[in-house]
Amino acid sequence: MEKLGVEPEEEGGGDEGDTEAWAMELADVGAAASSQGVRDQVLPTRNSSSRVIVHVDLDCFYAQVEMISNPELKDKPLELLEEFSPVVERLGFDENFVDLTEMVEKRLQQLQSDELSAVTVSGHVYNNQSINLHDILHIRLLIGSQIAAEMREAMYNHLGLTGCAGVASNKLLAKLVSGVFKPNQQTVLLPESCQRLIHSLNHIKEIPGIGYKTAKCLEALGINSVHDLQTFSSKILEKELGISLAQRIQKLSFGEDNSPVIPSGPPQSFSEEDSFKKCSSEVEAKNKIEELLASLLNRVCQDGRKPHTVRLIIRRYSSEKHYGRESRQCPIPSHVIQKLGTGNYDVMTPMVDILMKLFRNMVNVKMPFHLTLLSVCFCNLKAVNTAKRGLIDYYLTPSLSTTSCSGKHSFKMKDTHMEDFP
DNA sequence: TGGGGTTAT
DNA sequence: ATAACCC
Repeated sequence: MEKLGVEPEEEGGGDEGDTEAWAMELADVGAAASSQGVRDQVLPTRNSSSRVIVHVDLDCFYAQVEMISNPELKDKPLELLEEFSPVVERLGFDENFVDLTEMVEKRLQQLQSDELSAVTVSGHVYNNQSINLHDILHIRLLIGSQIAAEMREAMYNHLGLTGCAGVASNKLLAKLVSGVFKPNQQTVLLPESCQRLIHSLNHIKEIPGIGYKTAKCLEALGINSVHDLQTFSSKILEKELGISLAQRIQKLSFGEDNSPVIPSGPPQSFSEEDSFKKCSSEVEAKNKIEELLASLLNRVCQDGRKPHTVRLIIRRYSSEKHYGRESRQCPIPSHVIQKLGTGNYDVMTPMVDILMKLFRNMVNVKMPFHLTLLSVCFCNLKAVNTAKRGLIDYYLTPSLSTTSCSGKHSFKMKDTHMEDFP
């Protein structure tokens, strides 16, 4: 058990990139924690610890079962959460971050001053910490916890999905705290328990953002615990990992995370992959590629946007080296893009041709080879029929055309099909 | 483990 | 194009 030596301060979940702001924040939160007195209602600046972030984590079983058996539901949580705030960031299939800062701000302004003392928490408070209703940071987080509860309620009522939520001042902390009370419960982290939370991690690898490679690297330096990382020489760490990664993860070890919640929007790429024991001939590869391509084309059709780049990814057998994917990509010719999603034209043939060229570019088919994975990815997705194209395109493009916007040359359309509407 | 995704370099 | 990260 870590008895939490004498940390000079239990700072809040600070998270500002620049050190001045960080210093100010320490003073700020410190004052809040020490003075029981009335805290100035007006927060000095929008310093970063006043953010309110929620991490919503759908219960695994539900996410799995419900979504697989009813694929319609797959995108629903994101739709639904976005109704609370447009700032929703997806993390995998069943996790989302939402920045509640502005919503909380609005609700705060609606409250009369006498109602402030009646604000209550929804769900658990991490570490059973007592709430200080004179602390505006507490108040904000409590309001965040209420919104989180509403979100989970809506998620259940509308979609039948249950899940956990964590509310804190940044993404790292929100994510860590969301898992504290496991199925279908929520937890809010108050700033004073921040250190307790991060020190509750047993290994450095449990910090989101520190993956396999980085963890191995850190271990080699003798860094195993959160405390190890906190107290390790910054200089040496920067030499070893590069300044960017070093600074980022050392901040993480203190519970600091200034990364914004980035609205995910629609996916930036679609891919399909297949792994297998062995693929060692070109025809074999071609067949697999055609399979992958077929389902991808369907997906792209559904999406409505058009990919302007295609990529082929392979993994070679190479004696279980941990990772070793290679890829080749190329632009999709504009005449092929135009036919994408129409269903009327054979787009398979030209696409397969392109992919096989990429394939032969990577694999010398005259030599024996042994692949264990093939993947096809459509990326560089561009909306059709939007006004965000350049001036030239704008003037040359008939209303529903699918003129390439990446290409320097936009051809006048011979015939304009209603390709956006199958 | 596999089958998705993302960003940074 | 690759390599890291996330789930």
